[in-house]
Amino acid sequence: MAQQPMYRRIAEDLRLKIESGVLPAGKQLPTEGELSEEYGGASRNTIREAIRWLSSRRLVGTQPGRGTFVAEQVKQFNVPLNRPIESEAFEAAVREQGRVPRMDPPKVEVQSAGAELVSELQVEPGSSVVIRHQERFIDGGPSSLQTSYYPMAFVDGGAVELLQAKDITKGATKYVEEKLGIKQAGYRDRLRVRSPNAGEVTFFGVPDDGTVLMVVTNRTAYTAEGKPIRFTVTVFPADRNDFIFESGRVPPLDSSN
Amino acid sequence: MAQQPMYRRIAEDLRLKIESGVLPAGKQLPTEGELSEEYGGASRNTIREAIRWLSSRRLVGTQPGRGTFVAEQVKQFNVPLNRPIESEAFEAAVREQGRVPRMDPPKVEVQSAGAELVSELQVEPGSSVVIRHQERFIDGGPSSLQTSYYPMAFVDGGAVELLQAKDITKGATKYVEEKLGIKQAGYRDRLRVRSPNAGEVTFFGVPDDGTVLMVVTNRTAYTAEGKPIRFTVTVFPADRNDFIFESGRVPPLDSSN
DNA sequence: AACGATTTGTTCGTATGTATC
DNA sequence: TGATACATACGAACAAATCGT
Repeated sequence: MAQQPMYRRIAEDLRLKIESGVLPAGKQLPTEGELSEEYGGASRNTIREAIRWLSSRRLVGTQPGRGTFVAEQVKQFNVPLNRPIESEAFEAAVREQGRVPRMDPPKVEVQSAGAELVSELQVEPGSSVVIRHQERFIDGGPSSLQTSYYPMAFVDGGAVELLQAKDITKGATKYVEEKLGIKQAGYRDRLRVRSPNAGEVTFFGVPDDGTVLMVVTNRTAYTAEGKPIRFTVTVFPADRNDFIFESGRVPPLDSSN
Repeated sequence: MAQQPMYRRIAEDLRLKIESGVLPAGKQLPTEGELSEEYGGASRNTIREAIRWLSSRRLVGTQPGRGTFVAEQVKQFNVPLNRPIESEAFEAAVREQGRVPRMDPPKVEVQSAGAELVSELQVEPGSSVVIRHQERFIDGGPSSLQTSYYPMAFVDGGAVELLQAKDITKGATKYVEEKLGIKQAGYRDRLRVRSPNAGEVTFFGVPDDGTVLMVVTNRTAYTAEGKPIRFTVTVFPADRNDFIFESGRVPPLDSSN
C-alpha cells in the first residue's frame, strides 16, 4: 500500500482543518514559510503544491502580496430555465431573490454567420447576423454575459430596433412578433461546462488557472413551424449559479436556499 | 507593460499548435526534456508549468511513464431534463442517441436523514430514509451515478420493493403510485457544478487534480399538494455531457450533434 | 520474471520578480 | 521606502509508472 505524496497529505490535513471549522471562511492561512516549518520542514515548493491542490478545488484562494485565505462561500443565484432570459426577466428573477440587478446597455454588431450560427439559425453561410451583447450584474458584481443572434432579414423586414444599441423595453421576442408576425412557440436550452476565455476571465475577475469554469446556456428559440428565430448564448461562472428547471406542478422555491 | 511569464507563453504556443492541428488529437507531445530544448533551454519545471496550464484546460493529458498527449474530443451525451430519470428513461435516451446503455443493479441502503434530506424530503431529523443507488454506463464507459432517497414511511405503507436490490421494472414512481396512491405531479431540478469526491474520481476514472468537474442534478419530485416524494441526486462528468431542456414546441433534436 | 531505458511525478534548495501594505 | 507574501524560474536528484527486451 503506497502512501500518498507529502503535498497531498499536507493538503488533506489543511482540508480537514477547513471543513471542520478550525480554519473558518475568510481566515488567512499561515504563510508558506510558516507552513513549511509547521509540517516538519517540508520545502516551500511542497507547501505550494498542497496549497495548489486546495486552490484548484476552491477551498482556498491565494493573493500575491497578501496571503492565502480560506474561500468564502459565495451566495448562489438561481437561474430559472423555465422563463424568458431577456432583460426584464433577468431583473425580475434577481429581485425575487432579494438582490439588486444591473445591466449595461446592449452592444450591437453585425457579423457574417459562422458555422455554428448557420446550423443554429439556419441561415446561409456568410449571410449577415445581428448580434446583441449585454453585460449583467448582481449586487454590483459581474453575473453573466449574454449574446443574442438574429437573422439580418428581421431588420430588413422592418424590425429596425434590433440594430439600436439600447434595450428593447417590451422585449425583443415580443418586438419581433409585433413587427414581423414571427411568433415564438418554444425554445431549447443546451447547458455545457467549459473553461473561460480571455474576455470572460477579465469580465468576471476569476483566476486564469482553469479552476473556475463557466456554464454556457445556448438557447435556440423556434416558431411553431420549427423555424429558429433567435440564438442566445449566456455565460455564467459555474461556482455562483444554480440552474433551476421545473416540470409540472411544484411548490414555490424557497429563495433563501 | 509587463509581458506574460515564460510558462504561459510556452503554453500559448503549444495551444496554437494544438488548435491549428499541427498537434492533432491523440498525438504525443515531445517529452518534457525535448520541449525544454525546443524552448530555448527553459527549465524542465517551467515546461511542466506550461503543460499543467494546458492540462487544467483539458487540452492535453499526461500519463506517467508514457508521455503527454493531445486530448481526444469526447463524444457528448445529451441529458434530457424534460424526461424521467429512471432506468427505462436512461436506456431509451442512450439508445436514441445511437449508443449502448448498461446499468448495474441498484444498491439499497437505509440511513437516518441528515440536514439536506430533512429539508428536501420534509422528513423528521434522524428518521429513516431508503437510499437506492445505481451506477450507469454508456458504451461500456462510466456515465453517471444516481442516488434516490425515499421516506421509510413508503416502505411501512406497503411499497416493500423499494428495499429490494433490483430494478423496479415499471419504474419506482409508478410503483409508489400504485402501492400507495401517491402520485407525482411535478419535479424541480437544480443543476450545480462541483469537484468530484474520492469515490467519483474512482468510478469515472478522472484525474484527481480538480480540473474535471461534475454536474450534479438534484431532482425533487412532488405531489399535487406540494409534498416531496423523492429526492434524486445524479452525478455526471461535466466534460462529456450536455444538458438539454425544452420548453413549448421545438423541432426534434438532431442526435448527431 | 527480471531488468534497463524512458517518461512523468515528487521533493528539495535557491534566487529573483511582483503585488500589497 | 521597506517588509512581507505569493509567483516565477532554475537546477538537481530520486521515485514511480510504462514498455520492450
